[in-house]
Amino acid sequence: MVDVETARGLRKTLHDRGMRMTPQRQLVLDAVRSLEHATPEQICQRVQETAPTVNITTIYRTLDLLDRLGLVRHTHLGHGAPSYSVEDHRHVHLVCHVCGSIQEIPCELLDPLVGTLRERDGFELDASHLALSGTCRDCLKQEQEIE
Amino acid sequence: MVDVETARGLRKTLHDRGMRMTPQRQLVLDAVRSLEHATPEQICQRVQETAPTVNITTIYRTLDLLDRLGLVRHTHLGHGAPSYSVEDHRHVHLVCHVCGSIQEIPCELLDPLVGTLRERDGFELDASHLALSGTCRDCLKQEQEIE
DNA sequence: ATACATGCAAATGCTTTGCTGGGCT
DNA sequence: AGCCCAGCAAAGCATTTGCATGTAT
Repeated sequence: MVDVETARGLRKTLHDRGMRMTPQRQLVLDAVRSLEHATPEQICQRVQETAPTVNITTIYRTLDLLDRLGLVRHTHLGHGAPSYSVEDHRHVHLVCHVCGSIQEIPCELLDPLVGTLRERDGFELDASHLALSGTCRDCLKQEQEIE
Repeated sequence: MVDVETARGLRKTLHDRGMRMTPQRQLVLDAVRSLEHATPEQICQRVQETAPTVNITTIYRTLDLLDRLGLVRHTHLGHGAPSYSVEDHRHVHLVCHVCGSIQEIPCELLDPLVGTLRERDGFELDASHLALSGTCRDCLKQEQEIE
């Protein structure tokens, strides 16, 4: 599934900065789009289904590039590798630091905070792939039982 | 600087779970307390000033333990190693995903969100060591200049 | 005696770097 | 020509695991 709009946008953005659109970059972006929350490793596998010779180094370099351009975002959910998604897949994760469980909530809940930070600090919070750490309902219950 | 209160509390908590209080654990907790935002590596160095034979493996295992007990928290600021602090050192980080810069803001700004999540999801958000990702003022300006 | 803790070395996982050659502009 | 880009191999850093030893209950 190739998103023509994004592809054009990317091509232009790259060109404006003296960079080039390449098949590899297209494939990485497509992979991130279709996978949602994929690690670099998983993205590499997907890309290699189409172009088996693409190296994981290229995946890393491209993800880094796309991230800086704002086309994809990465989030550190649990411990291991970060998780990449396209910018318009919007939601917030609640990560429990006790059991590691993850639940998603709508990112509209952060709208007030986004406004506050924009005014206060000139900081444009990216609420689309946030990982919020805390204690989930179940672990809270367990803690109380031990006390 | 040994915090006697925390030390006693830790001893009891550990004992309740069939674990033991050891010099190593005490030293790690003290190091995290005094350093604020230290990587496991830095914590290890501090601990080794007192007890040179303590292995970094023990640092990792102890940090993991203290984290699960809620006595310390770790945050993934930029890319590298996570940063550990004691639970009561409260503030929120704004991490710019473009340039990597980090600024701190008071965590009271998150109080409304904490309340929302508590009611909505039974999730106890730990606002004390949050890393919020977005674009900082300077990088926003640069983006606009390119367009 | 048993279960928990630590040290050490090796393994693992994830990511970056240096270098080379190929392709655009 | 000069710059951008991808592939490959190697290095790098952070963290985990296995195992033997030590220590408290």
